Amino acid sequence: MKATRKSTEEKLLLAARRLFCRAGIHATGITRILEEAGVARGSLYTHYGSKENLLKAVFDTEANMWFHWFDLDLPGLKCSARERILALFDLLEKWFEKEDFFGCVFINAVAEHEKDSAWVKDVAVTYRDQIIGRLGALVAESGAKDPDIVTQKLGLIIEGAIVTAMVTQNSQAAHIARLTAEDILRCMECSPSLPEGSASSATAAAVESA
Amino acid sequence: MKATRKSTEEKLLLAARRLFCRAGIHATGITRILEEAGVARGSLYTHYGSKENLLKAVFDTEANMWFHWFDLDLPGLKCSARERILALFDLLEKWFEKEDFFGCVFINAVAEHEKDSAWVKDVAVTYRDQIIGRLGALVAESGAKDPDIVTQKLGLIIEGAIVTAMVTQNSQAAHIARLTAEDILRCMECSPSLPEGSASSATAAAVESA
DNA sequence: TCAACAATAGACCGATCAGTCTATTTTTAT
DNA sequence: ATAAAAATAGACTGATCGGTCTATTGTTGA
Repeated sequence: MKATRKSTEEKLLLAARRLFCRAGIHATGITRILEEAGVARGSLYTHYGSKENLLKAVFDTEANMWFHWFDLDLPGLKCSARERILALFDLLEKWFEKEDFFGCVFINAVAEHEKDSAWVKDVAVTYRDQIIGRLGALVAESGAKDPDIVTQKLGLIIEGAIVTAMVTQNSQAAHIARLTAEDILRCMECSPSLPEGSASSATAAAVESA
Repeated sequence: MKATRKSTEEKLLLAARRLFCRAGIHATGITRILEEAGVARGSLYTHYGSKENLLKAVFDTEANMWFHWFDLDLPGLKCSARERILALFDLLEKWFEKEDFFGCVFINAVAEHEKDSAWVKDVAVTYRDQIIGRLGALVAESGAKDPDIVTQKLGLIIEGAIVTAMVTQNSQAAHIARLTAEDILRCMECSPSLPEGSASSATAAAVESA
């Protein structure tokens, strides 16, 4: 644990990350970031140049959190791939429990920016692909029969847990997600579709006519 | 199918809903809504009084979409509760496939507004509770052993599907969510925790020390 | 000690925002 | 046909925003 004084850059980054998630990016003015960081107005522009670049830097730190989980924390557990997948949800729970957790900055940023041809969405999707890729490697290592589907299922419940935790402000979402992950893993080697067979397409057709 | 001319109120509501989701609420100026709706500036304020009230009206329409699904579309299928639960994901898929789907206005609004003591979050949570309540009734009707947990699992993957579809712009998320729902329902009557038993707490303890 | 640099406070700018207002035209109901 | 109501275009306001600039104060290394 280094006792080095927090640099001006770090102070800005932490305040921005916190405020962007807690109050929204557009709703957060430069002045508020500077107040919370305890930094002068000019320093923001010497270090980052613009609010947009500061947001990019916040994206990087959030991505690094995920990469740290997948590349350092989980491999350090030295247990089976299946157990490491489940341990990911314990990491999520610890994240949700932080007093300054207010959702995922990628998801929140995409939500409040243009969905067509905006750099925000492109960066978010790029990082998402890298995270899902690491998750996929874990799933493949676990010996799943259909690793791609399992990975997509797990990715979906991770995003669901993040949003549920953000909206309900309850870290229990991680536990529910873990239970769901256990269901997915338990069904991993079973038949890929429902035993009832034709029921799936029957309801789909009925909905189509609604 | 009524051929009644769209009222000024409706035109504003539709344009606002579309733009709030596609470009974000803060990023969408009044002027842009008026242009897209083809409505004069003053009319917005005679009908809604403020941008905030317009957002509230958009919330109502989105909630009514969900209520229509649960109270009219799904009961109209006249099939088992289990099949109606799965049919919900087909409705989701149809929603995601719409050319003007850009996420859920509740989730997006919460993402870009203050998370502490803001009316936006309160309204979103209230509507969410009503929707989850209807989902819970469906789960209870299906005879689940632990209906509350199953409901939370299903609610989580619904939110996950919405966010995944928003970020990836791919309606396939609904299909993945349906497959996951099938896993949940299949495990519904099995043992509530992993057969491996102590593995769960073992990884949790290991993560705790990370 | 002193020069080079980093950080500070805060005035300032142009742009944009939500919202108001007026004067005019269109629609509606009788 | 006509009066009342609704919708229109667009100028306008005060506030806020991101970003720039200047003058001053600490800080650091030789």
